[in-house]
Amino acid sequence: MLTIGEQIRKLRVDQGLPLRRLAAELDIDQSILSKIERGERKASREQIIQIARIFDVDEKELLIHYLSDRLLGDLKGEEWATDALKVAEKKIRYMSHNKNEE
Amino acid sequence: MLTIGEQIRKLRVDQGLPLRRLAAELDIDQSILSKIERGERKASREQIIQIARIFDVDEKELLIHYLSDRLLGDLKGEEWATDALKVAEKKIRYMSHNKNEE
DNA sequence: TTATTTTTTGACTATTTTAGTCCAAAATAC
DNA sequence: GTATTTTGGACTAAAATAGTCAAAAAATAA
Repeated sequence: MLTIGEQIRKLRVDQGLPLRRLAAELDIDQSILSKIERGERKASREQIIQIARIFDVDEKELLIHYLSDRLLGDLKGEEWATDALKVAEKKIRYMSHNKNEE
Repeated sequence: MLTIGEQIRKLRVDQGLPLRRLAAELDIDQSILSKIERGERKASREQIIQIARIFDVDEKELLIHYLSDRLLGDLKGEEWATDALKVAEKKIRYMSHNKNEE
């Protein structure tokens, strides 16, 4: 089970692409990309989309991986993280059910 | 189904307590509390805990309500919000399973 | 081994977000 | 219609975020 950063690194290394080159494509400094891959910084939503394009992987899958990692980051250290996730799901279900009502 | 802000307002109004008084207890300006109750600002974790104490409601329940609302806020507008929540749950299960391994 | 390339680290800066104050206007209650 | 309560908005301070740059460290190739 890889983090989104590890996943990005894997995609990059599997292509034998140096940080410097991918960073250039993303128009950021290589040091930032290094930090993103090691989870020391967060990628932006847009960067994830660019990465999906560059490596021709499914954008939806990568975004879900990215978003779920961010959720976990927000819940880090929270005793009731699992409960909060379950309640969030319940709320989202409830909301989509009542989509068109006030 | 109330938002955390609406829930706070309900607790307060049910006691006939004015914004000004609760705000004073929380040591913030009344206008901020007004905004928190209407979802225009976010409460801090600490404020939620204080509110649970002040109204003698279950801290765990209120925190879960608070955290889940924040998760939903982070996912607002995301097409794959539900998927991201599910994947986050899966990851958290996986992580707690492998708690003691590297 | 030495030279080269790649990656990591850290000091620094700029921008954005967040949390707040303060006070006046609007709404509500009496 | 006056009191009180609530809301809105202009403003400020502090914290989080995202980045540059350059040099050290690590890995790779000759």
